[in-house]
Amino acid sequence: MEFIMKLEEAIKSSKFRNEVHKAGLNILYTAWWLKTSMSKELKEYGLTHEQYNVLRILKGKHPEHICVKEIACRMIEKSSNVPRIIDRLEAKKLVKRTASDSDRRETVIVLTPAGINILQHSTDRINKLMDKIMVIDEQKAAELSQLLEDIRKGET
Amino acid sequence: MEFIMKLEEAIKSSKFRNEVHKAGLNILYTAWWLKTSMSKELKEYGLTHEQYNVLRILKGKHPEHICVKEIACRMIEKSSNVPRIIDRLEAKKLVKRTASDSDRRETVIVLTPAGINILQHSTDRINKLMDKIMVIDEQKAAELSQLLEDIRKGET
DNA sequence: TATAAATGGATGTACGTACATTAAAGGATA
DNA sequence: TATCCTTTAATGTACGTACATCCATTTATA
Repeated sequence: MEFIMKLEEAIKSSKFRNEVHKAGLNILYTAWWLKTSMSKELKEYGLTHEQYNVLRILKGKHPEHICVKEIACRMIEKSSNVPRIIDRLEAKKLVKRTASDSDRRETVIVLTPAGINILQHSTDRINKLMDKIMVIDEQKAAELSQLLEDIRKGET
Repeated sequence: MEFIMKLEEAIKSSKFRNEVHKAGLNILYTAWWLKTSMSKELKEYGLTHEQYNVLRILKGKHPEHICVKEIACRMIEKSSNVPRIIDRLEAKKLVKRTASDSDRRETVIVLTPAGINILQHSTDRINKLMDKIMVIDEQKAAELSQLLEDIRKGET
């Protein structure tokens, strides 16, 4: 599939209520584009974008064990069903589930060596991909982050 | 749920490879925030974000009939399974499916009066919501759109 | 015209989201 | 200690995504 640059071409529409409305659609479209590009790369490793996200979170604390709740609150998509994602990672033996000693309600997760290995390789690829497809200089990227943080300031 | 403003707080992480990487995560998080906010509003009308998107596309051509393919290429998320979304809209009698006369492979869709009605009311609400939560001036919104279109210029 | 190739849509499967419910364990209080 | 309330995961359901496959029809080509 080929990705079209201008929003108007991408969604075949050029009527927007105002620039804010257009920016909203642009955010949604760009997120889809980014997620799709990354997912295609991850497919070679048999990982989904969400599974990769969980592995990265585990890596951040490794070799500490970390509970499901803590993973959930670090996810980009807050309504992710983390136990389900872990089911699949566990089936592939990339993580290990254990009941917590300190609080037996908690399930505690840790990366396996296979998990560390696949994460290393896939992260290399994802980093290369991002460098290739997200062409913007550091200065502009920082401006972009600032504008996105501005736009989220409305009450919800 | 409460939405946290800064990305670092939202995903409890402050280590990014560079500003471009951070901007990428910011795009993904902002898109999730926006989609979630809109979905909550649409829930009152029994609509999902995607069903709403299809209704809007139909409205753009109303009272013309429009085929599934043409809806698909106007969707923000290009891999949307449009026939399935239409199944649900049809079950709620918000759209009508007919075999096309000119090309009998095509299925042609049109809004029902009920569909027009629900779309009118829900669009009012969505517009008010966007005005409330996306707080940024027109100038900055245009800059944001420009940066997003810049960032998508990488080959894919 | 007969046959092959391409197109449009429906359908199946694995996975994820959004949200409600359940079950087990912990904490608080009478 | 017995009872209630909260917390943490797991699980169920409806819906959507990503992708493959199937079927009917149209178009291209021999």
